[in-house]
Amino acid sequence: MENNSQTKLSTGSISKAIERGMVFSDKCPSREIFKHVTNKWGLLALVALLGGTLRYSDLRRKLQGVSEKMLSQTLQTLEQDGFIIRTAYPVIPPHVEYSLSEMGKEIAIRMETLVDWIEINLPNIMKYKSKIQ
Amino acid sequence: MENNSQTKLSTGSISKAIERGMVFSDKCPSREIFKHVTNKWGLLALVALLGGTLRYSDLRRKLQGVSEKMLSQTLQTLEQDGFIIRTAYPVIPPHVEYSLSEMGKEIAIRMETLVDWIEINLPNIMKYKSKIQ
DNA sequence: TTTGATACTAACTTTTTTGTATGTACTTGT
DNA sequence: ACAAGTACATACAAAAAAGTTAGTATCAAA
Repeated sequence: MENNSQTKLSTGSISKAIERGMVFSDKCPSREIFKHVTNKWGLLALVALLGGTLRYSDLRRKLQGVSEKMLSQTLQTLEQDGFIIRTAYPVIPPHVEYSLSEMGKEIAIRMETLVDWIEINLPNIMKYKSKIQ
Repeated sequence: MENNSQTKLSTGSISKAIERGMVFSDKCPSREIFKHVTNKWGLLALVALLGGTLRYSDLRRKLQGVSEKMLSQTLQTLEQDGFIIRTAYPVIPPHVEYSLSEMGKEIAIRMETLVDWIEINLPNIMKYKSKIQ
């Protein structure tokens, strides 16, 4: 009764050794990581940090509409995943900087690719949607 | 009181004409599209269909754990976005096929890139997470 | 002395997403 | 007669995500 049948898709873009399909199974931890980087604030934080180090308050201003709670939460999960590096300077008032790790950069540029594609194609998508109502 | 200040990130990967930042503003419709393709079942449907046309019942089997409601819903939103093409044959019992449109293929391969990266790097990510607890 | 800036946390509520259970329509097989 | 397979829809419930509000600590400036 296990659900780990892995149909081979053979799209050729992943090494044969992995044979994707883990992602098709429910409890695969990659889904969690995927969620962390694709959710609204996670995505924006990663893309924002592609432009370089920012401190907490910078991110608050940049990610318009983010609450302090959501920003903290987002940064913490991405830090725990190893995508974001947090550097706290022990001064008063507090000074905390956030930047992308190497892994963070790698995933962020892939996210950016997706976002760019959507932004560029948005007019076509919207046009299509309006046509079919 | 409008929130459309667009800080230029100059990551160089999007055409200057667009100057990203729309995605940073809350009501940007690209966020909706993004959600449709990055949510659990949307992602899996797109990647599954990269392997070729599938009918409803095939997708049900492939996307293990998906309910009929969630599958219908997912396929409908992706169809409305213009990523998936639905072809119904007027026979009994019903026969409906789903495939990717050209736009669907373009976005699906980008999604696949992301998923592949995560799957390949998952061991490192997990190792990192276990180290920092 | 009150306010403001910094970077948060904690409790709680609202909203959104996801899932479950059931129903529909039509035909073939038993 | 009745279950099975097909591709859905609809009402409802559960779970998860997101947002709100208030509070913490410390110092400096007004």
